[in-house]
Amino acid sequence: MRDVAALAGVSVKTVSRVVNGEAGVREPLTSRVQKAVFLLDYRHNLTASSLRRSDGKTASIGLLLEDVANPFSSTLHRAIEDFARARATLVFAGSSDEDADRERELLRAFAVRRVDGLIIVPTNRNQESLGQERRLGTPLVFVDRPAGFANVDSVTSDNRGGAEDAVRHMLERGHRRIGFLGDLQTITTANERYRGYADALASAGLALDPALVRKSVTDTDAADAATMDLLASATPPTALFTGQNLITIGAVRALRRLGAQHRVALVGFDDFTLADLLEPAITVIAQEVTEMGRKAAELLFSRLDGEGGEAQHVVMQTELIERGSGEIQAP
Amino acid sequence: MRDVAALAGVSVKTVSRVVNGEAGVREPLTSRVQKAVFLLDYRHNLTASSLRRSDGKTASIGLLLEDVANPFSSTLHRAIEDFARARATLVFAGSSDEDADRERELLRAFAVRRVDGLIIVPTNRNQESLGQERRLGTPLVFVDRPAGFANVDSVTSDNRGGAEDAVRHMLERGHRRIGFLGDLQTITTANERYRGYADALASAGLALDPALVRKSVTDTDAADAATMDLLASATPPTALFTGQNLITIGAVRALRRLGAQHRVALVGFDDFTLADLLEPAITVIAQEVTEMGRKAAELLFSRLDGEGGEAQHVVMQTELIERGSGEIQAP
DNA sequence: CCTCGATCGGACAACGTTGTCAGACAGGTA
DNA sequence: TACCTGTCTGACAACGTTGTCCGATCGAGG
Repeated sequence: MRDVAALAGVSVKTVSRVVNGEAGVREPLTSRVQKAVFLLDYRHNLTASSLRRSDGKTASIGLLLEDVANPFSSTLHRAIEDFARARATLVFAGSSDEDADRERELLRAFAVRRVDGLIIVPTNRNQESLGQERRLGTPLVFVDRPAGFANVDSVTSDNRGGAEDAVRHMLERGHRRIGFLGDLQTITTANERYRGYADALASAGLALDPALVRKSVTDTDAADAATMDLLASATPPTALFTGQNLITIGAVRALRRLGAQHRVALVGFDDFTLADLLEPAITVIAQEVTEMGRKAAELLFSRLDGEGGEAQHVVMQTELIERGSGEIQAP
Repeated sequence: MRDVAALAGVSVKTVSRVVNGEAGVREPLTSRVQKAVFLLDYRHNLTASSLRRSDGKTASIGLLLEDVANPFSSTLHRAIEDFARARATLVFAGSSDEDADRERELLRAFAVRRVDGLIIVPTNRNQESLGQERRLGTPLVFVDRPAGFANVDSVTSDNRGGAEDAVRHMLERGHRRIGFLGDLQTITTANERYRGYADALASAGLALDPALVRKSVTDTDAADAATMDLLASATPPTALFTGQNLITIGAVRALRRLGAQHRVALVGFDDFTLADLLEPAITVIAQEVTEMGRKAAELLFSRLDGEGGEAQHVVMQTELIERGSGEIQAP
C-alpha cells in the first residue's frame, strides 16, 4: 500500500480511501491511484483491514457439516455459499463425521480465524463447546438437528411428520406389518423419525411389534443385513420404512437379492439421485435441502446485521414423492 | 491478550509464548497463564497473529471447484480437507459454475484473504487472472484439467486413455457403430475423451462416422434428447459411449424409455452411486477422485514447505468397471 | 485583494499479535 | 564479595490497514 501511495504520489490514507470506495477523493487522484494499484498488482489485505476496522468483520463464516462429500451436506453447502456470495462472504466448510472431538476441533479452528458466524449441523451432544462459542458472541444457526439450547436459531425438517406420512402411505395400501430401519437413536433426527413411525401405527390402532424394528443401522451394509434378517423371519414385514439414504440403498440391495423388490413396499426418508431409475422406482420423503440452507444463511446474516429478538425455529415441511416402491399393495 | 496478561500478572509477550507453546517459560507462570486463558475464555486471534508473524501464513487455502454440490467436486473437497486438517489448515471452497467471471471473483476473494495456496479446477480459458495469482507467489495446483501454463503443478486423469478403453471394450464385443455423447469441447477433459473415442476407432481400422457424434451435450435432458435422436436414425448405433456422469444418466433414461437398455451397450465416463443397482447395471470408467484430491493437496503443501523444482504433472490411471451395460454383445 | 466556508489530503495512532533485544535474576566460580 | 554465565521475562516496535482529526487548498463573495 505504501508502494502504491508512493507511485501515485499520495498518502497511504488516500489509497485506502480509493480502495474502499470512500467519498472524498477527486478525479485526478482516483484514477492515478487505480493505475498504480494495477501496475503494482496490489491486493487489498482483508485480514489487516478487518483487524483495524471498527466492526472487525472478516467476511467469512464457518460451516460445520457431517461430511462435505455427502449429498445432503454438499447441497446445504451450495445453498449457503450462494447466499453468502451476495454478501461478499466466503465459507469455511469442515466435516465432523459425527465425531464430537472433530467438531470441537473445527469450532476452535473457526473461532481463532474469527469467522463472523457459524452454521452447524450439530453432533449428538457436544453442547459445552457450542455454548462457549455463543458466549463469545458469534452468531450461530443450527441446521437439520434441533438446537440443544432453545435460544439458538435453527432450521429443521419435520422429521416426525414426514415419517408418519411415509408409514401412513403404506398403511393405506393395506400393509399391517411394516418394518423400521433407522440410524443410531442418539441422532435426534433418527429418533424423531422413529417416533413418526410409532405415531402412524398408533393412529391406525396397530400395536408396535419390536421384532420389526431395527434401530442402530448406520450404513448400507448394516441396512442390507438387517433387511435380510427381517425378511427371513417367520412372519416377515410386507413393507419397510427406511430412515435415511444409505439405509434405503442397503434395503434396495437386499430386496433385489431376495427378488422381493416388487413384493415388499418401501418408502425411504431423503430423496436421492436415480431413485427414479431403479426398478421399481423408490418412493421417498424428500426434504427441501436447498431451501433449508438458504433459510439458515438468511437467519445467520440477519443476526449479523444486528437483528435481535427471540431465537427462530424454522421447520420445513417434507414431501412424499410417489415413484412405485411405496405404492405396492399388501398381499 | 492484555487482559490475560493482567490477570496472570505477566507481560503480554509471556502470554504469547505460552499460547504458542514456545520454550522459555517456567512452570509457575505457564499454568498461571493457562488458567487466566481459561477463566477469560480467551481465543487466540489467528488473523492478527499471521499479520505479524514472519511467515505470514493464514493456515487456510482456497479451493475453486465447479460446484461444491456435485459428487466429483465434493469428493475432491473432502480428500483435500482431510489432508489439510493434518496441517491445521482450513479450506475455503467456492463454486465457479464454469463461469470465468465467477472464477475471477472467487480468486480475488481468496487473494484478499491471503490464503496460503490454491487448488483449482480451472474453467475453460481464464488464464490471465490465474497468472496474476502466480505472480503474487501463491502456490497453485490444477486438478482435473491440465494447466494452461506448463509450469504449474497439476493432477489429472488419463481421460484420453480411459475413453479409449471404454470404446475398445465395446469394439471387442462386436460393436461397429458406437455413438459418442460428450460435453462442450471447450472443456479440455471433454475434448480428451473425444480424442480417446476417435483413437480407439482408428486403432480398430474403423472410420469415424460424424452422424454418431454429439459434441455439445451439457446436461441430462440434452443427453436424453440426443440419445433419442441417435437411435431414431436409419442406421442407429448399437453402443454408446457417454463422456460424463449427467450424460450417462440422460442416456440411461432415454434407453429405458425406448426399452433398449438391454439391447444397446453403454459405457459411461465417471462412476456414480447406484450405477450397480440399475437394470442393467452400468459399466463405467472410474476416476480415482479421492486420490486425485489427496495428491493435489500433497503437491500444494510440499510447495508451501518451500519445495522448489520443476512443476509436476500427475496423471492418474482410470479403471473400467464391468457391470453389465458395457458387456452387451453386438447384435 | 482579502476572508470565509466547504472540501479534500495526510500525519498519527491503534487493531492484536510476535520478533528483537536488553534487562533481571539465580546460581556457580574465583 | 565480586563477577560471570545462562535462563527467563518484558518493553518496544512493527505487520498492513483504517478511524480521527487537523491543516491545507480552492472557489466564491465582498
